[in-house]
This record gives sequence, C-alpha cells and structure tokens, in this order.
Amino acid sequence: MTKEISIPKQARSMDKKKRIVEAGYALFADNGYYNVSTAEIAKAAEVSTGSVYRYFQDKKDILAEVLNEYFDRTYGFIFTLIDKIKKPIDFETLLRRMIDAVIKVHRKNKAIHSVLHGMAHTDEEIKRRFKTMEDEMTDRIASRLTAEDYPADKINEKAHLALRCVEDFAHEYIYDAHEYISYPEMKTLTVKMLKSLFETA
Amino acid sequence: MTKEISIPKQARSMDKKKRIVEAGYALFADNGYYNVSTAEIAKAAEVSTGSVYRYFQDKKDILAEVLNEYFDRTYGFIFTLIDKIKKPIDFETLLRRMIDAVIKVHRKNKAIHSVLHGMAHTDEEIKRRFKTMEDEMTDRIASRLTAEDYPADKINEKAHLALRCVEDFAHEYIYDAHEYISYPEMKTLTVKMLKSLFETA
Amino acid sequence: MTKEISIPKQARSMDKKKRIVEAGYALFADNGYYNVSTAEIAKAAEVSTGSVYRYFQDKKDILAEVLNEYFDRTYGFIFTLIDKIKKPIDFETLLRRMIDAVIKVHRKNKAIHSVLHGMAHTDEEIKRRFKTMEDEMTDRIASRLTAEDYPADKINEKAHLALRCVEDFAHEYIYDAHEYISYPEMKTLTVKMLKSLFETA
Amino acid sequence: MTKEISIPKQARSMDKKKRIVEAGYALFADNGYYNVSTAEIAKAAEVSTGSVYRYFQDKKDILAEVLNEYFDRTYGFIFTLIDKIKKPIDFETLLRRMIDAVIKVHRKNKAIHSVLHGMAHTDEEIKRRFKTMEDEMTDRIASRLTAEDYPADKINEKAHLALRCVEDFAHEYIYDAHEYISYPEMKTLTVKMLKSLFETA
DNA sequence: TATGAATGAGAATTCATTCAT
DNA sequence: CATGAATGAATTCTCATTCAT
Repeated sequence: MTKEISIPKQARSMDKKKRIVEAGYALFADNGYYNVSTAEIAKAAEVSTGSVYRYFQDKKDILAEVLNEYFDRTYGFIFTLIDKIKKPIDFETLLRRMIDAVIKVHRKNKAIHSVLHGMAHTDEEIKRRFKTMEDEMTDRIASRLTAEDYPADKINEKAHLALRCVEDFAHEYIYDAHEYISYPEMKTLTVKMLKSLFETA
Repeated sequence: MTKEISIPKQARSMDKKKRIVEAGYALFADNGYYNVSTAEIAKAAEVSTGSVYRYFQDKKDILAEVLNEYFDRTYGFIFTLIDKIKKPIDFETLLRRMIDAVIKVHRKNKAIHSVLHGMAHTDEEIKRRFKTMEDEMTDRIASRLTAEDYPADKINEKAHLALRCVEDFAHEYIYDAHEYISYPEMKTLTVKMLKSLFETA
Repeated sequence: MTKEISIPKQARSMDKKKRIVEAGYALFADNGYYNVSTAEIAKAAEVSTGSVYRYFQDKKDILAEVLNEYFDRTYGFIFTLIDKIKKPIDFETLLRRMIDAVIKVHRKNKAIHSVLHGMAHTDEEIKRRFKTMEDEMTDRIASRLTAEDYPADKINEKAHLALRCVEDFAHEYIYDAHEYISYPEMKTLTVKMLKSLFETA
Repeated sequence: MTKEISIPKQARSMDKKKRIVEAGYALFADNGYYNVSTAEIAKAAEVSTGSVYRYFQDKKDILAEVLNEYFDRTYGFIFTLIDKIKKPIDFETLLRRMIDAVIKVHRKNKAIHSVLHGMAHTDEEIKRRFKTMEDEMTDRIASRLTAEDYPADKINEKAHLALRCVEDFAHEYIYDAHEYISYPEMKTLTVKMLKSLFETA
C-alpha cells in the first residue's frame, strides 16, 4: 500500500519536479504554506494535480523540498566562506564579510525564509532541520577557528553567539528595518562587539 | 454594510469575550493558528459558535486579541524593569536582570510566542504590531539611558542591538537549547559582549 | 481532535439524520457502496455535504447505520416468529411460516441485502455483524425448541442448518430464481427435508 | 470506434496476459476489487500499466478473466466428480465426497471466492456467470442421476437443493465457522438430511 | 442576545485511462 | 508492441461563517 514516488530519471521529468518545487517556493513565499493549495502549485508549475502527487508524497513533502532548495541556495554560500577562514584571523574583515554574505543570501530568499521560519514554530520536522543546519554552521565555525589556532575555550558558545548576532543583524536589515536605526552604524557596533567577544573574552 | 461588533459592557459579556480569547490563547499555543477551528475555541470557551462571531469579526480577529493579551502579559514586566534604570548604571547587573526577566516572561508564554512569531511572517498586521512593540522597547531603553546621563551617541542602535541580543539569548535558551552549548557560559559571554558595547564603543 | 458527532435531539434534526440513512439505503441498494458518493447521498437526502458529516463520522458510518436499519427491518419480524414457537411443535407449519416470513422481509429489502452481503466479504465489521445476527437467530431457535421440550441433542447444529436452508431458499427465490426450477415443489422438498432433520435425526 | 484488443498469439504475450490475470487474482483476493488499483496489478504482474490496457478493455475486464480462472480452477474438479456417478448410487458416500470436494476447492480459493461473490451482488455480468455455472452443475447432476436410472420426478429441484446445501455447508465451514457448531456433526446431519431427500421424497 | 444546526466552497488526494515516445 | 509519465475528473472530508429559532 506504500505509494510509488517516482525518482525522475529523464531530463524532462526532472524538469517537471523542479518546476513544482519552484512553483511551491514562489507561492509559499508569497502566501505562506496554508494559503496555497496544491492545485495552485500545479497550475503555476503547469502540470496536472496528479503529477504533483507523482513526485511528492503529499503537500508537506513539497514544503520539505522547498526547504532543501532554500538550504542549498542559502547556506552553501556561507559554508564556503567559513571554510576559507585562515590564520592570522582578521575578525574585523571576517565578520564584515560574514554579515555581507548573510545579507546577500537572505536578500534573495527573503520571503520564503519568513514562511519557513514561521512553519518551524508548529512543524517539528522543519524546526529540527533548521536546528541541524545551525548546529552544522556553529560546528564548522568552531572547527575552522581551532584549526587555525584560535583557543578552544568556550569556542562553541562564541561561534554560536557570533552566528546568531550576524544572522540577527542581517534579518533585521532585510526584513524589519526600523527608520530610527542607522544600519551602517549598527553594523559597525555589531562588528566591534563581536570582535571584543573573540579578542578579549 | 459593515458588521456590527458589540463592545461588551456587561460583566457577563465581558467574561464571555475574555473566555474566548483565553481559549484561543491556549489552543493556538498548543496547535498553531491553522490547526485550531473556531468550533474548538467556542467549545473550550463554553460559548456557542455564534457567540464567537458576535465578539469577533472573524477568526483572525481572535488572533489579534490573543496578541494583545500576549503583549500585556509579556512586556509590562519588562517595561517596568526598563523604567527602573537609574544612574550610576551597572550594566553587568542590568543586563543579567534583563535576560532573566525576558527568560521569565517567555517561559510562561513559550508556546504562544512561537505561534505568533510564526504568523508574523505571513500576516502583515501581526508583523507590524511586533515591530511597534520592539520600537517602543528600544525607545524606552534609549530614553531611560540618556535621561540617566548615558551619552546619546548611537543610543538607538546600541539599545536595539542589546535588546535583540537579550531576546535572542532568552529565545534560544527557552525554545532551541543545543546540547553542545553551556548556557551559563553563553550568558556570561553575552553580558560581557554587551557591556563592551555600552562601556567602550 | 475527536470529531463531534451530533446526536440529534430535535424532531427536525432526527428527521435529517433519518433522511440521510434513507438516501444511503436507497442509493447503496441501487448502486453498491463504492459507486455512490457522499455528495449524491447528501443531494438525495436534500441536505448539504457538511450535514452528512455532522451526523456521521464518515461514509462507512452511513453504511453502518444502513446496516442497522436493514437489521431492524428484516430480523425483527423473524425474531417475533421464532419467539412464538409453542409445543406441540408442528414442524411442517413452522417451517412453511418461516420460509414465508423470510421471503417477505427479503422481498422488501432485496437490493440492499445484496450490497451488504457483498460488502461483508471485504469488510470485517459488516461480516462480524452478520455473523452475530446469525448467531442470535440460531440461539433463539435452539432455546425456543428446547424450552418447548424438543431434545437438546445437536440442537445448535439442527437449528443452524434449518436456518441456513430456509434463508437459502428465500434468497434464491427472490434473487436468483432459475426458470427450470419449480419453487413450490422445491419449497415442499425443503420442508420435507428439514422435517426429517428434526423428526428422525 | 471499438478499441482493438489484441488476442495474444505468441508465448511471451500469452505469458503477459496470464501474469496480469494471476496478479489480479491474488490482489483482488487479498483486498477486494475496489481496493486494488490497475497500477498495483501491473506492478505485481511486472508489466507496464499501458500493457494492462492492451490486453484488457478496462479494469472490470481483468475481473472477468479472474472469474474465468476461478471457475476453471474450481468447478473442473467438481464436474469430474459428478460425471463419475454410477449406479447403484450410494448417496451417503456420494454426498460426503461432494462435500469434501467442494471444501477442497474452496479452501484453495477462499479469498477470491468472497470477493467475486461480493461483486456478483452489484455486477450483473458476474451474477449471470455464477448463475450459469450453477445451472450447469444442477443440470449435470440431474442428467447423471437420471442416466443412472434415478427417477426423474422433481430431479432438478432435488439436484439443485442438494447442490445448494453442499455448497452452503462448505462455505460456512471455510469462511464463517461458528464456535458453537460441531462441523463433523453438522456434516452428518446434512448428509442424512439430503439422503432423505433423495431416498424417500 | 444566544444558540448551534446548516451551509457549501474549497482542500487534499486518488486512480482509471490515455498517448507520446 | 511496450512503456510509464501525465492527465484531471471525481472523491472524501473540513471548517469559517451565517441565520432561523
């Protein structure tokens, strides 16, 4: 009784599955998960409703793929940056680059980010995947730093805190900018603050 | 023809409206907005489904009231703390108190916070209200500090950044604690970092 | 999360539930369970699809009620007849009356009988209910006979066998009459045969 | 424009059609007609869904072939037994052998029998085929008996009645055995009863 | 005002059948 | 002939909202 989900092998089919994910990505981004129907996704992807269920178990499964796509688009870039950390570590430059990188990827994926993070609050699977991703980033940063002779003391806490602050800054800048805040100034403050975390604490 | 929504004046009616909000609060907290029906809310509130629509325009309207309730329960406490700031300002103590306060209020309202924040991503009205609340907090902190002779330079940015870091720490501690992080250590790091923000920047 | 199924208390509502069962009875009888949609039932009952689900858990639940209705219409009559058995037992007359009674109730419920019996083959619940009903009939016949001093030896087997033969005859006569069979003759043979069962075996 | 259904002539094709029927037989037997999809049948038969529609007009058509297969497997054996009837006729032995034979073939085809009988109630074609088969059996028994000098009076009715009782006993024994019935006893009663039918009536 | 039965549009999902390759 | 991806009508079921009583 287990449903057969095709793993498309031909180019055209792959295209079709991709089109569904793409449509889901865009529609979920614009309207949220609950305000988009599978029929709408099918229509936007220019496939039949039946085809949606050939490639996906159910609607949630589309969201899962959208999440994968989001992670691919978003974190790949940041991982690359982390992996490039080399001693002597110039935290000022590193932190500014990180902030810029995070802003860049979020700018491109602004809308879906909101939706996915929102879903994470009621969907355990999505929550877990976000957490896992965060874990991996923290771990990579910590590993990279210690590999480059940065002291290992409280390294997880520091890496995690820095990551959070960087993401936070980027999120606010992209999604919730306040008019009474000067973001260049706040960026400078954030960098300074995190430098102090790494250099004196 | 806009619907007449009665603003209840009698105790019994007030009670009824309150009960609906209470029920919505609890149910949305446990299951999220989309997984709770108005019928369930009515039942939990021990009113008829019809009554729900006497006091609320629609389902979203219940959520709006739940949000109000959430803000009342949550931020009053923190505002009080902010208002008590007096010179000479001991940032170490102040920050630790703030973190503890935010943890305390969030701990009590853990579940609904997730849901409301999640909704904010697709609901403009909720997003705006969260933002306004954040603005007010930033403003109060900034005002209080300058009133107590703290230099006004970049005060909004500093206050906002600190607020974000404090909230962030509390959220993670309450909702997403990672096992490889020592939260007492991270708290100390956060405080140290923010002290540097206020005392040296 | 358990669905609320109203147990209608007012006359009008009772009427509505009844109308749905009635519609289900008729439609299932004509087309079988799988070839009737809940929408069709709703339409025939002149209620909305939503109303169907107010009174019934799901489609299967309608069938269960139809089954109840069928049992009520069908077996009540036969039970009455069984209960009237009094010594001295005139098997000839008793058997003829039983055959006539079974024919009578089946004639009225011809179509649905087929459908329900058909469903019994793939639906365990329905199968069980038919079996239980048969058990009860067998038991009543056996009890009645022994109460009237008929010897208890192999009484269950005899009662059951007789019941089966009587039902069989009625079913064939109503549903599958063959043109090369004279049913009056076959009835006589059946009665004679069963008399021999009770009187000599 | 009636669809061209190829009657397979090559071994490979024959094999393919046979495999589909085989798969249908097994799947229908296990799950009933409506709970099995053509895709499942195709998969079990290791053919493409397209191939199913080359050999069969539609899903119902597969069922028709399954019915043929069922009749072949089931009644051939019983026909052989009937054809062997020779005078002097020992009804005791004959009836016991018939019961055993019917039990034997039904035991092997237990599940599909239920499904097909169930379908007969809503599918006219299947109903007709079952009836025809019964007719043929009745006729064979009657012919054989008269050929062996058994009196022709009411012979169709007697043969038919006996057939029904034998089948009934076997069905109940195989499909619906009740715990309060001793089947050896009931078998003896059935035989005795039918002997009386043939020997005294 | 209160009630809760009724509504019906709309959602997710299935599957017999077709047809381009 | 074979394939299996594609189709989309049809199905079951839900739930925000209304309205007769």
